[in-house]
Amino acid sequence: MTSETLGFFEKVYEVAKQIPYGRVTSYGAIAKYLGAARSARIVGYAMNNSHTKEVPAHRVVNRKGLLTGKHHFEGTNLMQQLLESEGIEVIENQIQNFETLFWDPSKEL
DNA sequence: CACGTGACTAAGA
DNA sequence: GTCTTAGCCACGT
Repeated sequence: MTSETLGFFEKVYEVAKQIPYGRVTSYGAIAKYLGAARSARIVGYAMNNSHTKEVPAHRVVNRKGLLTGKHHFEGTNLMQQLLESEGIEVIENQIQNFETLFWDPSKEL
């Protein structure tokens, strides 16, 4: 792929799009897969523009399985609703059974 | 070119 | 166990 012409953001989007249905991952996991484990913040930063792409940003949460970015979605509970519609149990902005639903691109991809 | 920003993470108190 | 601090780095201005 012409990934070298793509910025870091584009790479993040490519990975995020590959997140399986009903699964979730963390910013750090994506960053690690991209070879920039210390750029977890940049991944989150990229998701800030994810609204311009067809990226399932609701499947990307922080390392604790907390929906830290829900405020960036429309409304107040859209992110949680999207996750629940995929069979993911979310309580108080926190994903239940996070370890089980966790999808590590470095291992699965 | 330099500064500020942030949807993170790990470590310390 | 919860809160605070510091390090981190790509991107926009």
